[in-house]
Amino acid sequence: MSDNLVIVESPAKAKTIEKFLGKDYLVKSSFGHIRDLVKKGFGIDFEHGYQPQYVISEDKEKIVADLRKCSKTAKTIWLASDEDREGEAIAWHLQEVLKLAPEKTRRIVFHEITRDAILNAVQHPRSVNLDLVNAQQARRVLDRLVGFELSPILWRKIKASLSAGRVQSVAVRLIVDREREVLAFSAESFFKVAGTFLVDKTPVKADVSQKFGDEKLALDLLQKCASSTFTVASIEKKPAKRTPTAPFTTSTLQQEASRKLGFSVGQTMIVAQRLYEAGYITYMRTDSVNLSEQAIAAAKDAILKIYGEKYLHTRRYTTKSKGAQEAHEAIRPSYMDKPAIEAGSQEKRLYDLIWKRTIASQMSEAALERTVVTIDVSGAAEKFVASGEVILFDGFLKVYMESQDDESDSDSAGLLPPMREGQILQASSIVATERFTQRPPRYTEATLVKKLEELGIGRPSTYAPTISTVLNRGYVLKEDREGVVREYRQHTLANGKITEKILRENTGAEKSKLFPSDVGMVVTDYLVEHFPKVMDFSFTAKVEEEFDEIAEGKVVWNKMIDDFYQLFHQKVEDALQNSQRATAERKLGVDPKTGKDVIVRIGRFGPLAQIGGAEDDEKPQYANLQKGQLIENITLEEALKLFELPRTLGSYEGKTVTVSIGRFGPYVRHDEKFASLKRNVDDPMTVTLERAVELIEEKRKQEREKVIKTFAENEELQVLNGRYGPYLACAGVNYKIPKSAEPSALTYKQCVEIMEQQAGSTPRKSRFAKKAIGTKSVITKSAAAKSAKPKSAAKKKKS
DNA sequence: CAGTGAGCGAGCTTCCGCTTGACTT
Repeated sequence: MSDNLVIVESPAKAKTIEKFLGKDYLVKSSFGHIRDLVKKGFGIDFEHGYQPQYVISEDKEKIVADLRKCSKTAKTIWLASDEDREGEAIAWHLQEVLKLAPEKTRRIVFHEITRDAILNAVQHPRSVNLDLVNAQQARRVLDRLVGFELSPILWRKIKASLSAGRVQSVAVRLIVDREREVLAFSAESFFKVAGTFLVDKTPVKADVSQKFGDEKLALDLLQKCASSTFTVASIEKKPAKRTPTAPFTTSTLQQEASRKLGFSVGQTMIVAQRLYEAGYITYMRTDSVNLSEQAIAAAKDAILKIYGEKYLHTRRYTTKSKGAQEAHEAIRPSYMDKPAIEAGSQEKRLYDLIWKRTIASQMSEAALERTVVTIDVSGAAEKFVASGEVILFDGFLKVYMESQDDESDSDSAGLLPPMREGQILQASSIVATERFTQRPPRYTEATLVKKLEELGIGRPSTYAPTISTVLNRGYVLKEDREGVVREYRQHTLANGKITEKILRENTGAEKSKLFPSDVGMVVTDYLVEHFPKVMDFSFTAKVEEEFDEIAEGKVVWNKMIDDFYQLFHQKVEDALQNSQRATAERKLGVDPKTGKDVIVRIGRFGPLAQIGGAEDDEKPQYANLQKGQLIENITLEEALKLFELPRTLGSYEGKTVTVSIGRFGPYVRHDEKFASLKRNVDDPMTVTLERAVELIEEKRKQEREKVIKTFAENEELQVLNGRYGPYLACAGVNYKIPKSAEPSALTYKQCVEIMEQQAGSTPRKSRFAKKAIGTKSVITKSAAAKSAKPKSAAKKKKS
């Protein structure tokens, strides 16, 4: 038995450290926190200074039992959890739960998993820092108080099972606020003038920098150009440099993986976790951009070997993000001399990104030369400007270039042909094009994470789960939207003549963007009205300052909590007693057919439009709002249209055929059966009986082909053809057919064997697949995992 | 799978941060 027991948070870390310490040390993992507040109720003793009531988490009982056993026989127990607030608390909980005697217990910390760092840590033990632990307890208690006081108000005032919290409610608010900015935005048009000039037959593009709010003024300039000469007035060359960005943190990794690989935030973390467990990368939940000495040295070796000395420039980066606790290194490859790994394709791609970013961070800056050529127009005051950029030395750009969120048209031109001052240029064409101001961009998962990090809200371990929470609650929807076609004008001066064209472009298309739901908006409005302090974007930053003071021993933790809670609880009582139920009801106008009011509101099952009130003698008519519609901005016309469905198309085989829109989109109904309309092909408003019959027959054919095989021995057992190919179904349970077997040739005996083999696997307990509440669509795990190609769809297409 | 929309009012829901696990139709 080992004399020493070392406890760390992560099992992968335990494995590595064990190698460094040798066999006198047994290294175990706590798998994160081992205790939490009791699940039911507040878990806080209000009578006794907000004393937290802890219980060992169900999934940690086995782990704790094992640690208890090991700690009994060990002479010294080393608590090596992370060096941050949460890590300190984990150490303290271990000490309490395992009843560790102070003389046997040592608290150690290290920021990098290297032999030196660990041996050094063992040389410098300390005891658990109770001030830091108290800061964590304050954080935990505050979050419980906010969450468990606010959520029940929402159940009573808006809808059951809703939730609110310090982090999630502000995340939703960001999306709601942004959507309102988008809705309030109206694009303004202006004109940009650009010319193509010939320099020894080489075309060079040059722009007039000002915008013309008035079309006439742009045309004016074109007319003047028609009779002008163009002279190179000045050529300015300026050296420029570009420096590499810092190594990855969780947040920047999520952003780049989203931009470059099209990964969702959750997907990035799953893939990174696999890389970490395989030993390819360092820990993936970190807010630090710091690299260890050893890592920098290894990067140096790799750069020298692959790119040569010219490309080497080692640096230290400092973390700027608010509230960073820097318990770990930046995310980097474990071995810098490994530019590629053998793994799945997602793992390979993410690793490639991490390797390049890390290596680039220790490479030379790139040297550029920017050339700006100004071209005078003899008959006008405006000037054309051509700019070019050449890379004199590529430096880190050889390896890696960070992407931008807004895919603004990159007008970074390359090399300009040689010109001299005073040179007269021929214009081959001068074009005035109508452009439009751009609305604020909607958030993607990754840009939301970026914003949250900027505000100091949430932690590396919670960014992905927070997004899952707001999606699963139905506050936020991740959707694609089709754009609309917009016309724009263009005047072209060529060969002395000005011609006009009207062009069309697609604008406003969105791909995997975050939209608020109606419920998300109502909840946000309600919380902002009654709890402005908690909903303030700086609330977390402010309480973090107080937590810091607790950690420094300047403030007593339960005093801070009491100061907050006294006021907060008063507002809670006030809201419960004095606020109205929030339904977001809005009157749109009057239905011309019945003369009754048309309203929209949130009903028991989500947002709806309603004609007539409950006080009428006739029952009101109801219709669900459709995907993409919001109570906030739906018009009377749009609402009235909703009542045109269901539509009766006629009859087929003596039974009525109707068309409507249901939970899963538009469908045709006939003889108690349903057939979906084809997306992007059929429109429920215009679909004909003939087409409907086609869809019904198609569905029937599918049904006929659904059953591949049945068995006399057991009528419940069937081989079926499903969405994912053939499978086995029996008594409501589905089984996978092994790839080796031919589905149509399966015998009864073989089927029974398959079922027996798979009987052991329990049905999956889904943490992510919770049903969405109050939304018009259901978010599934697979939808979130589907990789979207970045950029392509959102880009505007000119035609 | 494709509905519902009122009112009895039981018994339930809910937070944030640490960590992985066992699921695949």
